[in-house]
Amino acid sequence: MLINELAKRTDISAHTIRFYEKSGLIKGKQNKEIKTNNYFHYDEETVEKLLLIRDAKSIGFTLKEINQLIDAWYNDKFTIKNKLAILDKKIETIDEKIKQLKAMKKLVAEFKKSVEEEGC
Amino acid sequence: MLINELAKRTDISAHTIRFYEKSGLIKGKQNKEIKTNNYFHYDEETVEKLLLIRDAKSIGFTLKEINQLIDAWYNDKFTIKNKLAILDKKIETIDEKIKQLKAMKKLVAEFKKSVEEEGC
DNA sequence: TAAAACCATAGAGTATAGTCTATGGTTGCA
DNA sequence: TGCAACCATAGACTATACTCTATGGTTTTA
Repeated sequence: MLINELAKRTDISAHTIRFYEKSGLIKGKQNKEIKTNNYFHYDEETVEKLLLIRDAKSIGFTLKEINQLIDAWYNDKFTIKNKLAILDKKIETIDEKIKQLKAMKKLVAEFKKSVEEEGC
Repeated sequence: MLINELAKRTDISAHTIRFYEKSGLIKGKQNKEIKTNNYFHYDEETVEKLLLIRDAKSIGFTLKEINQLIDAWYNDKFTIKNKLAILDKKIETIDEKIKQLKAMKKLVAEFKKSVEEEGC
């Protein structure tokens, strides 16, 4: 599929998709047999990747971190051992984030309680 | 206390503290009786605020969002009802983030499982 | 076949969150 | 009193992650 379809499928703008392409997060294929244009073609895997990027971003991962995750998942330049190490580290990071969020929730809840008491 | 002591207490650089001051997140007091200098003086509340900023940032809140939180907590321009509404919204946001993190953790764990199986 | 819709690249612009440098004044201690 | 250590402001610079504009070529469709 071409970039516009990919944009519609993922709800990510063509601009942003090109930015991700340039940043090395995704890779479209340019058909060398077609000499009239240099359009990029994208597959289903790219759709998956973009959805992963969107989700990972929403929980605070940077594009750099997401790139590592994508590499661990899709790239064959890593050994299985390396991949597992990267994934384990990500899981650890996520656990840490959850822990911090829970602490912050508790703090905000305490704030709230004292505001409520202030009102009596 | 002056800015350097505040920086040491919070482990946040004087540069960044000035940036937060300029952004309206914290407010030092300049003693108008002293005419030889215009040094800012900070109190314990500012220490608290800076620690809150650090924690909230680490879980992905923007300075804008943190500013709202600080307002709800320290500022008297809001009614109690307003404060509670802001705090409730923050708690909701935190819950949403926790939910997304758990989903991402599950996804990464599944990734990991399939990488492990790949190795057999 | 001409206009609308699409594609690419290059590069400028924006927002967020700092980080650093330059400059010049102030305080405190030997 | 001189000098190190501190303080303030202004503004330049950086990184991240887009977002938009300009330009020019291609494909589709009425």
